[in-house]
Amino acid sequence: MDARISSGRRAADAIVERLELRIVSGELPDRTALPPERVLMAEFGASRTVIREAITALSSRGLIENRPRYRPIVRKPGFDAALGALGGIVGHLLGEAEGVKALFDSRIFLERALVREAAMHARRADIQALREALAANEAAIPDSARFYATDVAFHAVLYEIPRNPIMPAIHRAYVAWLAVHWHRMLRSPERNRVNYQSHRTILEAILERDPDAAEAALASHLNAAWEYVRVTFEPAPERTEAGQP
Amino acid sequence: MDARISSGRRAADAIVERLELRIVSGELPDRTALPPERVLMAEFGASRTVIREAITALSSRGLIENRPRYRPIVRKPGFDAALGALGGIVGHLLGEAEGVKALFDSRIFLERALVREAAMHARRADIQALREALAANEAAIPDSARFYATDVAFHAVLYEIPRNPIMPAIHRAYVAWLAVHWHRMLRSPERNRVNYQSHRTILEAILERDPDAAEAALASHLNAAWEYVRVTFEPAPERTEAGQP
DNA sequence: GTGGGTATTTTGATCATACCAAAAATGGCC
DNA sequence: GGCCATTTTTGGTATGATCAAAATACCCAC
Repeated sequence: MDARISSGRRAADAIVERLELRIVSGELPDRTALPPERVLMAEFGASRTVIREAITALSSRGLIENRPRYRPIVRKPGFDAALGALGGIVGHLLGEAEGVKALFDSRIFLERALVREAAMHARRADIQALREALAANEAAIPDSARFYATDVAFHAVLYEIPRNPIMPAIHRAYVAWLAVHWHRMLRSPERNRVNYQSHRTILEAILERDPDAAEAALASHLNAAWEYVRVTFEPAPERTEAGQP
Repeated sequence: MDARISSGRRAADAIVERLELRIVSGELPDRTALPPERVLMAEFGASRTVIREAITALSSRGLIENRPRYRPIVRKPGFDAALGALGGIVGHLLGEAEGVKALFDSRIFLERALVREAAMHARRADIQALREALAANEAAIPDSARFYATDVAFHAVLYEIPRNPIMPAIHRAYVAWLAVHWHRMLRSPERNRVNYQSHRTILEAILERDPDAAEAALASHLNAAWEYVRVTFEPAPERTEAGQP
């Protein structure tokens, strides 16, 4: 009478699969509540143990939003949800210097390509958005918190230009990863002004349709930024070489 | 005697947190097996229900690898694990044409940047690896399955060149996403030959240290490839406009 | 004693049942 | 019709049992 799976596959996996199907097929539309566990139990002929395991699995895969005491809600995820889930995992890497460095480098690498793209293919609306973002950026120089927001917004425009929904999602993910440590980052109006000037240089290169100059300006900008990010991930003062001489 | 959490937090969450700490702190070193459920049960004063829930949660977050009947193994995740988890989610987007297009476009975008990088900064060893990959690619032209493997390998070299561990992980993720549909993709020795020629053109541009030519060649190559990928994601013939005139 | 095969123990997977508390549904009151 | 008390539903957790596969201990032959 046992319906146990004796192969290398959990019983919950089969249920996950079937529920997945119902979600992507639209049988369980977005934002609707999942049937109660006891119903699913009868429906799939499994114990609540298995049903619950399947639900948590779906939840961790982003197909279901499962607040503690509430009915699980079907969520057809977008790229944001996907990258959000990724963020939780990558977060663990952020404790290790190498991981952060790799992450930040990947950002530099991507944004270098983005500014090239911008220099070559930015449309009138993109240019306009960049101009506005830069203006907001300048206006916020005295206020570091606001500057940070406008800084993020400026870069966000770059991610919009390729018109690929994945790009903004990636940007949001980067921002989310780094935001955790923002409060530990050094910041000051002087520093803000430097960053503003970098943004300005980048935009000028884009306006001149000079991808190489734009790429170089951005690389310089982000490599400088890295110095300020890096320190926040170096908790213990390993070497006091230039400490108090 | 009940240790039930009555707030908006599951009991499992606390355990997840504590186990997380043990993992990142190194108390539970990488690759070691987790203690048996019954031990953890006693240790945390929770029922197996909760322990198991915590374990599956850790597992879905990539901190633990748990094959069906084996002891869960601690895994300080790398970027591969992260992107692997992401893959499961993104997979759902692959059913929708827009999602696939966006994904493929992002790949083109990234690889364009990669070949530029290669043209500018490829080292002797990278060049050698590319040459070898190309040779293997040519040799495999008659055998489509083998050709596919060498095709992937050729592109993989490009992802190695920036020396950023995230890049190869991204590549593997792309490959995994697309591999699911490989059996539906059209393939033939003629097609293989065309692809081989594309690879050859790309490598030549890299050898000449000409990033623009390399980028153009790669874009052309992948845009052509997209045509072959696209059809596999268009199940129903929605419009027969150019069907049988 | 060592390799290989077998018996035993451990342990993960699943089921069944029960209870509690919070959420949701119900119904009656103003 | 809207608001509040009551009942029902439902998710969270606990306990105990069973089974099969994995891990381990054991044994035997060479």
